[in-house]
Amino acid sequence: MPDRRSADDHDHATCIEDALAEAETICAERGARLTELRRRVLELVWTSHEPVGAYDILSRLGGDGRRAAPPTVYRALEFLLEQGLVHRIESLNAFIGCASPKAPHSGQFLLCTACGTATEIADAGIQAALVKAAGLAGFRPGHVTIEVKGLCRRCAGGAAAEPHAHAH
Amino acid sequence: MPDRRSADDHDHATCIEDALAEAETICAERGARLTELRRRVLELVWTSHEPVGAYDILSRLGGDGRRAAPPTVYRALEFLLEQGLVHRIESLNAFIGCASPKAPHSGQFLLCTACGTATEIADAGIQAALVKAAGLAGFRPGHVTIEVKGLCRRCAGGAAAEPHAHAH
DNA sequence: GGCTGATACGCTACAATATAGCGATCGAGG
DNA sequence: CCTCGATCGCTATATTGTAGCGTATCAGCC
Repeated sequence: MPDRRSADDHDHATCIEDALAEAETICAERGARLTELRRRVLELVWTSHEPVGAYDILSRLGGDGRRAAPPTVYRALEFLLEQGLVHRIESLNAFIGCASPKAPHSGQFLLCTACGTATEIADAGIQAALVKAAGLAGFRPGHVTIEVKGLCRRCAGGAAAEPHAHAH
Repeated sequence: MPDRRSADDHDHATCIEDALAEAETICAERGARLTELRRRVLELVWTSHEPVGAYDILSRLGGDGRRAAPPTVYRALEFLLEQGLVHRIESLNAFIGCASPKAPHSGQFLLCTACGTATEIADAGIQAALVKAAGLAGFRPGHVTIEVKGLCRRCAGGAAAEPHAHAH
């Protein structure tokens, strides 16, 4: 599978198209109704690789003919969350498209405080350490929130790797 | 050191007293001003081992003679966060006393969805896995948010350990 | 003691995020 | 066509968080 959602240099139009197409497939398989509204909200969430606030989505929805109010957006987001098509970033009160929606999961996010980009990772080591630690405490884990604020490779400059232009 | 903040059966009055005494010590060492208001807010945060909302604190502040408004509470909380005396639980928009405030750190929390109790852990394995994963992505980590929702030992029943009454 | 500058606080107003509830509409299946 | 449940539009309101400004308080200094 191409690394279409790496948040590095890429053709973002294709990135969005792929995400929407995958969402269509997944919903069709599950018998879930990806309505026009929900599809439009998902598209708006995928506008960039930065988490998007519900009210940002709301204001952009106003553009087309249909009217919109907060519940409209929140209900669509609730559906997308249930289907695992988007994640909620708790520390930002915002939403972002899921990088691999086929298998539902709790996301792990690297949030750059300089450029705002969110990168989803799925590190088995973190997951294993967390499950082990929870087990030691007799805790039965459900949804896990992991959000790391810091500087991404390009915003951190040459500290961790060669710098290169931000072309997103 | 006694495990005074284990969120298990314990004398919570002592628990609060210890937390306040430690806060006094820490602030004195740092030259930070733990004013009467800030001390009172910290005490209210420590009322239980469940995360407390800012407006809950606000309403309880009204009890004594002084009047209070949202900024009063948020400013006190901001101070306490800076000093590492409390943590913010992002997924609940709430606050909880820090279990080991001497060394500032990002907390790891086990949040029971049944009884509401938050347990702070400090697992080196999780931290290490996270730093390693961030490094692989060229990401320079700053503040880390780790919050696990699930069932604590007693609320999970006999699944992970012998059940016993909730006496907190 | 009295001055002074910085910090902390009280307060009003408002911004940002999220939900309750109700009626209208749509769509699949009989 | 009809019915029933899911979806949506809409108003109102709840919850969480900040801006900004004037006053009070405190530590350090003369």
